[in-house]
Amino acid sequence: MLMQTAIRKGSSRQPAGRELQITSTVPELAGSVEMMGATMTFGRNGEIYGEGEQADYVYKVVRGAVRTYKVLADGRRQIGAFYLAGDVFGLEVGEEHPHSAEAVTESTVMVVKRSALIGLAARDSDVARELWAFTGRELARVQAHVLLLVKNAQERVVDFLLEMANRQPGDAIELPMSRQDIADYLGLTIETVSRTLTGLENEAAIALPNARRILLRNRSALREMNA
Amino acid sequence: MLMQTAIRKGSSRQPAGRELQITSTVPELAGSVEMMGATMTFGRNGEIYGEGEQADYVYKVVRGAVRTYKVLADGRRQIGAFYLAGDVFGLEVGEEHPHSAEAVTESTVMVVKRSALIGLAARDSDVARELWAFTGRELARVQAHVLLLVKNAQERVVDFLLEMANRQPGDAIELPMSRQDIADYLGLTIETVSRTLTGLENEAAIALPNARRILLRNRSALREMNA
DNA sequence: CGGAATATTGATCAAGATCAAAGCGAGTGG
DNA sequence: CCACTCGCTTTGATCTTGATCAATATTCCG
Repeated sequence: MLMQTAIRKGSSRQPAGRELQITSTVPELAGSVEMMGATMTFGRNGEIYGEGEQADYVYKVVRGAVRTYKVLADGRRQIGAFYLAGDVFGLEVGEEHPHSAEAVTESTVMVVKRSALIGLAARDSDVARELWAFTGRELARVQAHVLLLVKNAQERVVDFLLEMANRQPGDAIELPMSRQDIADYLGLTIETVSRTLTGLENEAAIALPNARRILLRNRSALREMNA
Repeated sequence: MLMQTAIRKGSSRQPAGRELQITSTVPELAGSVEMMGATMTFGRNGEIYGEGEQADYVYKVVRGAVRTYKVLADGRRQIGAFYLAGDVFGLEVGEEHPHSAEAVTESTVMVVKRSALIGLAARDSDVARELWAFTGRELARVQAHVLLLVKNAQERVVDFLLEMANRQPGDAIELPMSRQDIADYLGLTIETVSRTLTGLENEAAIALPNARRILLRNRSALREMNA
């Protein structure tokens, strides 16, 4: 049942345009953790970290978009999440990254040492609580992903659109990712994603000015068809 | 590792035979948390907690098996996990339970107040770390569930069998749950689960002495077909 | 025993995958 | 400035997997 991207072809595989520049900033992990971090920029499809690598750093998207994914034994790719500006990713409880992470578009991320956070948490229970809460939100997100994957194609696509819409203001969605990325996130093929979007456009639920831009024309209708 | 004979509640059947009796024990949450807990016994299909309820207690299965699940808008049920003897469940980061929990068979669980754990964690960073680690393991489990749900029927069933086999010694699996439970966990129908098991038996990969007992005849063949 | 719940098996259907062919759009070089 | 190309997306035709509908078998208990 080959569906998702069978082979990660190296096509436009940018040499992971990694560009590091030290910056001093004071962002927050997820609400209350102050940290200093370096900033790095990755080109489109640049690898941020690989599955199984030591999880020594925690990341925050400053600009752009990041996807985490796993490649299954048969070569298919399953995307676990998309992270947009402001989102933290790569913070693991264990010692290594269970997924790989790549920049979807050219992206800037802030980096902080995991050990620094863990050290803080050992002394400050508020920080410890913050780390736990972060993992709890990831857990809730993945649980929602499970529910998505047992729905039919239209429901999955609508779920995805509503999720993306909730993460940016307005009724227009500017998609940083390709149809293949969407398909690999939803467990569908690009053809099914494309046909479903066309169908929604025909039902006047959305408009597709171009492939990367989607306008929600009737959000409540969308909410209903997502069951 | 968890011996404490609960005075049993009589047979008890359906109506969520909830019966509480205080016991003094010293089990551990997941490695290092000492806690005192009361013991409760639930009849088959007895409700332990409902989705959306306050998550004031944390549970540990002493005997039996527990399932957590959500009911989708269209009435379908998605099982999130099965917890067997020794497993902790119901520990949430947030204030309420995102799933419902029921006893699969008559089960005894130990209960401890969540607030007690959180209170401990505020003073003892090892406990805090333990709570975080627990949620991290749940996260890993749900991530594995996502990967399972994008596989084909045979792969899902084999995944399930290997998972269950790894949780009990030997090559015989004693299933506490029905075909419907398995189907709702795997995102399949009971017919597909049944046919797939029959198929595996015909291929001599497993044996089915009866519906609730499965023998793994060829574990490496199973591992291969699960891709 | 008898009856209800659970499981298996069979026949058919449909959603979505696969295979195949255009269409589109942005960047490149003549 | 235009034509060409490359990668991405859409559309079409067909096939396959697992769902659905239906009947039979088995198990569990009262």
